[in-house]
Amino acid sequence: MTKAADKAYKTIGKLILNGHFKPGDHLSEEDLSEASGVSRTPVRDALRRLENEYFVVIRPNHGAQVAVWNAHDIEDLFEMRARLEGMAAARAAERRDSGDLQKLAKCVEKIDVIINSDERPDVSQFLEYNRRFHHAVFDAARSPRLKAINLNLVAPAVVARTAEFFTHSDLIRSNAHHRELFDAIAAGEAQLSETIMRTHILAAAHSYKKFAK
Amino acid sequence: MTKAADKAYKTIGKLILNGHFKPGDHLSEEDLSEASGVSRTPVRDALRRLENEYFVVIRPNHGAQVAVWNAHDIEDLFEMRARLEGMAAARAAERRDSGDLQKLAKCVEKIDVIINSDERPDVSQFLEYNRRFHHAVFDAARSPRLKAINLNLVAPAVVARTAEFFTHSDLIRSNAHHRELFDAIAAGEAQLSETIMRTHILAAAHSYKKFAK
DNA sequence: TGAGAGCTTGTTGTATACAATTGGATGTTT
DNA sequence: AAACATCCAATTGTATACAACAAGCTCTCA
Repeated sequence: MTKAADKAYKTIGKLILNGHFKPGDHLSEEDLSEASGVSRTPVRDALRRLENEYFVVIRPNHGAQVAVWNAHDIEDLFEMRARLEGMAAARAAERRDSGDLQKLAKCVEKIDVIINSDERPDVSQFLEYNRRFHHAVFDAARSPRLKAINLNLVAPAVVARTAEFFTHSDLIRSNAHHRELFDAIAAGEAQLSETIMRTHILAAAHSYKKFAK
Repeated sequence: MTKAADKAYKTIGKLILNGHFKPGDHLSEEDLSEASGVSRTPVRDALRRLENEYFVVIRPNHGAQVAVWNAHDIEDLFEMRARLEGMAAARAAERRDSGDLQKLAKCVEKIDVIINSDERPDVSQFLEYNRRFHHAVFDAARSPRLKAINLNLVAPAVVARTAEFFTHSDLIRSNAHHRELFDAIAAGEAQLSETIMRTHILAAAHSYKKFAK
């Protein structure tokens, strides 16, 4: 995706994450065009992309609106992630090379530093390296399809915010999972890797459900 | 999706399924525009949609080309389907109502008739009711996200053609799975439903791999 | 007064013109 | 002859103008 379309994509994404647009809100192409400083054409492109990431819903001749998530949807989303990322972890254990392992190890260490350096860890920094860790698992799995489909599951607003609900002990546990996962993938243990990843995702779901009322 | 964009989508899809465009072929927007009788704008729309269904790959400033699938990709695709449709079957067992069961039963019976009526069953008819059966399972699962993502996994050319490789005994076995699945879903047996669906998908993968060299 | 047809307005969908980018062709230089 | 820079043609990306459509309002008629 190129300059203008990407600009529109980022602008709209921020406006949704910000809370400027709330679930169910109608997204006028012209408003978004003005807000992002590009014409309607790339805005439409961006909306199609956001639709695939389940940020927005598009109805023909009715335009786009911010996706509404109910408890059912959220539970299914985490379960889908658990299954697909579990599969990715298993594949990663079978296909990873030393470069993959290096990247994974680096993320784990970095997150450790972020968590321990301060009483109130920087959540956005945690999120960034958490994201890199999970991407690295997908890269190690060597499956473009799997990666593409899963990024679409991770992008949505509901997941992007998950870690905001994490307590300090949640963060520690999360990275403990990462470390376990690294060991299992390094050892080539596909089944174990899958199970740990599944635990990791469902634990996140649990934290989310507990605090997001 | 509306008139023109839909027209472009169908035209391009046919040209790919036909074999007129082969994997790796470049898809010129202007050519497609001429072929489908609409302007480039809805063609671009259609290409974005086809990208999400893994029919084509789009590189910024380089346009679209028909997706190339290697053995790895295909294996991963079937495994992803096995996992997600397995999940759908489990959910369906928990959430289905009598209307869902009616639809499922009707598909099973219809396929039986199609298979047994002739020595050489009409594959396209089989495909149609097979499609309806799987859709009915997703409907019964009551998860729009799950349904949307899986339709994208089923649409690609590689899967759309799977049943063409089925022998007569494959068809019989396939519908035997459908019947087992119906019984399990009707009985509310989530685990069993999931396992049967998994078997069903992986058996199809096996037939595909055996004949698609 | 209420139901419904038809207009009116605002929004999305499509076509077309123009800008930007790419990759190859060409020509120059060492 | 090989390497490199520059230009050119073709293709995609973006902007804008116009067409089609949907929802709400008004006005008419029963």
